[in-house]
Amino acid sequence: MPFSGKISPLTIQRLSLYLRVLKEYAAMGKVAASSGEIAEATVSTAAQVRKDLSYFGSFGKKGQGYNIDELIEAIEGILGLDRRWKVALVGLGKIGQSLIQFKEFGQIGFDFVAIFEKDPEKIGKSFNGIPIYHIDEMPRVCEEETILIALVAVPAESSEEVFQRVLDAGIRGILNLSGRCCFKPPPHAFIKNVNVAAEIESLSYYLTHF
Amino acid sequence: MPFSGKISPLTIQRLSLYLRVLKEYAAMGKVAASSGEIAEATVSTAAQVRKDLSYFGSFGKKGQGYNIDELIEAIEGILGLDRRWKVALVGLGKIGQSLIQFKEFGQIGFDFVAIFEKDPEKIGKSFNGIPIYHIDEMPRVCEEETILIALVAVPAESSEEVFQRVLDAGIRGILNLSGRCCFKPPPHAFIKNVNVAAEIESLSYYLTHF
DNA sequence: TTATAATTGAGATAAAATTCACAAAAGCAC
DNA sequence: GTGCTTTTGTGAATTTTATCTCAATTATAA
Ligand SMILES: NC(=O)c1ccc[n+]([C@@H]2O[C@H](COP(=O)([O-])OP(=O)(O)OC[C@H]3O[C@@H](n4cnc5c(N)ncnc54)[C@H](O)[C@@H]3O)[C@@H](O)[C@H]2O)c1
Ligand SMILES: NC(=O)c1ccc[n+]([C@@H]2O[C@H](COP(=O)([O-])OP(=O)(O)OC[C@H]3O[C@@H](n4cnc5c(N)ncnc54)[C@H](O)[C@@H]3O)[C@@H](O)[C@H]2O)c1
Repeated sequence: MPFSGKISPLTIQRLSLYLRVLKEYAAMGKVAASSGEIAEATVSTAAQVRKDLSYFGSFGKKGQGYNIDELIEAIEGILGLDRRWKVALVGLGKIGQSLIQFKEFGQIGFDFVAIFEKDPEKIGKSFNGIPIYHIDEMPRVCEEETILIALVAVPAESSEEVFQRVLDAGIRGILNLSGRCCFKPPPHAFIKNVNVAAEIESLSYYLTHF
Repeated sequence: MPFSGKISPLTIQRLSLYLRVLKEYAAMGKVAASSGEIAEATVSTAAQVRKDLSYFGSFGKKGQGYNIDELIEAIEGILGLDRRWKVALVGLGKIGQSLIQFKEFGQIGFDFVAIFEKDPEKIGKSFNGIPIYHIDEMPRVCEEETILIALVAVPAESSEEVFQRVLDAGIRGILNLSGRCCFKPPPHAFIKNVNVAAEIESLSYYLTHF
């Protein structure tokens, strides 16, 4: 990958959005798009789109904009989406079940290959064709399957312990849906928190004051 | 509310986190906490915590930190959580069902009072005691019930149309789980996007490059 | 071939967010 | 009461992020 230096996480998030609209454009048969169009579609600005892309290279043609297929390929390369990733789910509760059935993960290159639980009722069975293991088996299974990413959807009370076990199993990327957003990963690992409760509290703030 | 001027959305998000740890502290019987403790627990810094709070007033005592009960009350006031909010769900699919059953919304002051669907199989019944209406009834029901916040969990294809209908029904705060993050609300309305697909793509980036 | 229009890429500038640094409390011990 | 320790609140400095501007490039049409 021909780039160096620290890139803002905000840039990375926006690249995901750009990629989404570019794929829609491609599906519509569109061949080129300008930074202005991409910005319009992602509630951003043309300058922001160009700046974000410029950290990684020059992908456009002056006067013409960006070739959509080329830019999709470039962004997929940047984001590491030019491959498939094996993913584990930890905690097959209500939210875990809906995540497993969520089609888009597969479409963007992420495959669930293992579910980890502590409930003896669930262990040994499978859900949507994916085997359910005891959480104690995580180190073995993750190594055998080379799983590097886990979605954690256990109750907040268990999450601290589960994060530690997940890291001990060799997982380096955690998508945390447990509601507990206060875990600091070691330097070689990464965590992304998704917290609908906090989001709805923000809405409350804006409705109260504006 | 004794404050004015524009507050960063990042500050608002962090206030939610501070509130969470403060409530935990309160449940543990703790009486006071310093900015350093709160920072430690929320993966922030002491200066950041103090700065965030200082936009809204002085809630601490020099040398002593913050009284936990007082600070909880202050933050709840700031975020508009010193009341209950009625909330609608639009789209009772897999993710919608798990959101309805998600206990924490009730604990922090948000009550689901209506579900809107377009599937005739579901309409007229109820889920978890909450009535399911046809989406055409949204304007009437939202007015009668004074619902101002909606969680949108319909498929991405329908989301554009649904956003418009939700706004037309008088909703002013949208928590969008549809995966389509490109909707620009009118000035009097607010949207918060939650997108697990984009989050997992960020993880891919970090695992690829670090 | 030459003007015309569109749009990129990037340096300069501006704005926003975070961190620093320290005087001003506030409690505590003696 | 005096001195010591802790920790806030905040202006200033710094760092980060976003926006602005415009020369350079490309296609197109006259
Ligand atoms: N349901 C939602 O819509 C929703 C939304 C946002 C966040 N969340 C959060 O997601 C988490 C799970 O929510 P849910 O509604 O799916 O709860 P749930 O109780 O339905 O499911 C939790 C699952 O985790 C398993 N589990 C518990 N401890 C475990 C451990 N140590 N190791 C492995 N598995 C373990 C349980 O056996 C259970 O199957 C909660 O923290 C909740 O705050 C849920
Ligand atoms: N399942 C997940 O874990 C998950 C995670 C993240 C995001 N999402 C997103 O959430 C959305 C819903 O996902 P899901 O898995 O629940 O899908 P789903 O198909 O199970 O449910 C969608 C529901 O929305 C209803 N619906 C469709 N159009 C409607 C309309 N115009 N008005 C009212 N209701 C309508 C359908 O009848 C259905 O009940 C998708 O866009 C998906 O990308 C899902």
